[in-house]
Amino acid sequence: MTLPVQSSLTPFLRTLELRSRLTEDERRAILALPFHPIHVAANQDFIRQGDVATHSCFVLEGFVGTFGQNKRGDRQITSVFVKGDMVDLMTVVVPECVWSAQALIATTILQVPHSALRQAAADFPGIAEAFWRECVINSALLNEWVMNVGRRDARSRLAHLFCEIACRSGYQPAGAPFTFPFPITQFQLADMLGLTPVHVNRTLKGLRDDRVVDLAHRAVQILNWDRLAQVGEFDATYLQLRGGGSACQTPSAAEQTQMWVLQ
Amino acid sequence: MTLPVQSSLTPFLRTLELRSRLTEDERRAILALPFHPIHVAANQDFIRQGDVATHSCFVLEGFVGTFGQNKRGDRQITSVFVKGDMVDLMTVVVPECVWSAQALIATTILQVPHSALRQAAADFPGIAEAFWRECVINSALLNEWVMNVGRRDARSRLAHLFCEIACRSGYQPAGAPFTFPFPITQFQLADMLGLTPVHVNRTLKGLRDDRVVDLAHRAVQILNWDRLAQVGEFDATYLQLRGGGSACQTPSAAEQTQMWVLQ
DNA sequence: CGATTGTTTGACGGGTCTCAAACTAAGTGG
DNA sequence: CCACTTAGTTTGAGACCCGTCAAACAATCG
Repeated sequence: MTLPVQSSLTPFLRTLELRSRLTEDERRAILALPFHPIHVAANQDFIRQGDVATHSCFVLEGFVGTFGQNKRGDRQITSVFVKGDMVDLMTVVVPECVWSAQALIATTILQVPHSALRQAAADFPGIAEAFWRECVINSALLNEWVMNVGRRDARSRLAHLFCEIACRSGYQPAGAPFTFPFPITQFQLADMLGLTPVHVNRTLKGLRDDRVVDLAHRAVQILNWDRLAQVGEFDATYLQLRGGGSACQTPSAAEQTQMWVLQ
Repeated sequence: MTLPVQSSLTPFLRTLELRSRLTEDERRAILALPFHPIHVAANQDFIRQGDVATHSCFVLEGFVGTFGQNKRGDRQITSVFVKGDMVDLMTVVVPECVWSAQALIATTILQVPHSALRQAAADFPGIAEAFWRECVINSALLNEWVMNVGRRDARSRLAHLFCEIACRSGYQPAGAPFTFPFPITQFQLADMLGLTPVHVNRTLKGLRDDRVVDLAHRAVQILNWDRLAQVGEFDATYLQLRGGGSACQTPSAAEQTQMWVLQ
């Protein structure tokens, strides 16, 4: 009785295990979840505000953003999701969508039926808890997003976003400069940060001129991680990325506490 | 075997039942939770960033805000909690606090031990699900808060906040003007909205002069709900306040869908 | 009644927005 | 592989929303 070696949901399992401990049975149950893959073109909405979800969307490849709009049509992206993230696990318990989701680049989504997710959560308390925990970590990200948009200027906002994306994408900031793919336009960045594209461009120029970070050719080039983190006031604790995935931080204090709630 | 008629946790049960259906046994288990009451003075922090929580904090009376600070010391309040809310139910599954919490006015908190909350969730799937759902709804509020701070001007932000607080406090906007207690200073409002106290004051004056809303003597006076909701682009759907508590919206589509996940 | 906290108003400066246009990179079809 | 088209980036000039600093005023509390 070994785990299936290959499954498209392996990255989902890996994400869950960044923050939750699962038994062998639970791992198997995750990998055995049914799914339906779909391809979503860049700039295409695949969840619309008001939809009642019947499945959750896992990002196998690509970038996804959830957003709302004001009456002028200005868009605010409230969360971004990278490879390995489940966009809307929360719809399992609150199926009515109060935001829209869009593929920021060409993206592959695996739709996992709520019925199967519910069954897995019902059968395995550890899975229910892991799902709950993922939702809570999502809200920690939102919390930081509010901080970013509410109380930091354009330069800090950009720096903070780059730091967060680097860590969440699994890149390990070391002393040396490094590069990671980030095929996001300045328009999309503006929508994430509550700024205008023009101002994003100028601020980006400032960071480039100061040799902190550069965005070009669909990639972010971290020139000086320490200064970037300083400018963005970045502390990775809130990402809760203990475990093997990324080592942006020291092991969290929570690690020593009871992790198993539902049993 | 009837429910205890009186318990300090009755309002907690009422909040849960706004969005989740509980069995008789589950209701009893909620009311039987142990707790320890504390009084927190205005402007006093009772959770500090970095704390590892061992209990969750229920607001029996008062106002609470969670916040972060940037290096200049500017504070951003990311969520507010009113009578009947659990401030940090999420710490049951992620005990490390990534924000601080402060009483915005003199407040009575009931501390409920994580061990008891865990036991209740483990014993009753319906409770586990209700807790999970509360966390998800919290993140929906955060989502809207990002929208507010990111893509609305000062006037809209204020209007939106007043609408949200009115609905969450259980006031039922009708055609006629109405008043509800809101003992929050303009400094605190500024920290919620990502503005300065001076600008909050001027914006408040604008709304007062236009006979939309007034804030004075620790109370909000809604002069024209329709215009307020229009200015704030307010749609109460995201509050998920179906059920008896408040009727800011029509019954949600989610109401017809399966509500029981973990059984 | 005095002390403290919170509100209101003014003058000025700055960060960000708006509008507009030139420039560059990426994608397409012949 | 080259024109062509489209999408995205860069830069400039001016305006506006909001921030900053400062001081007077009002409300609350002991």
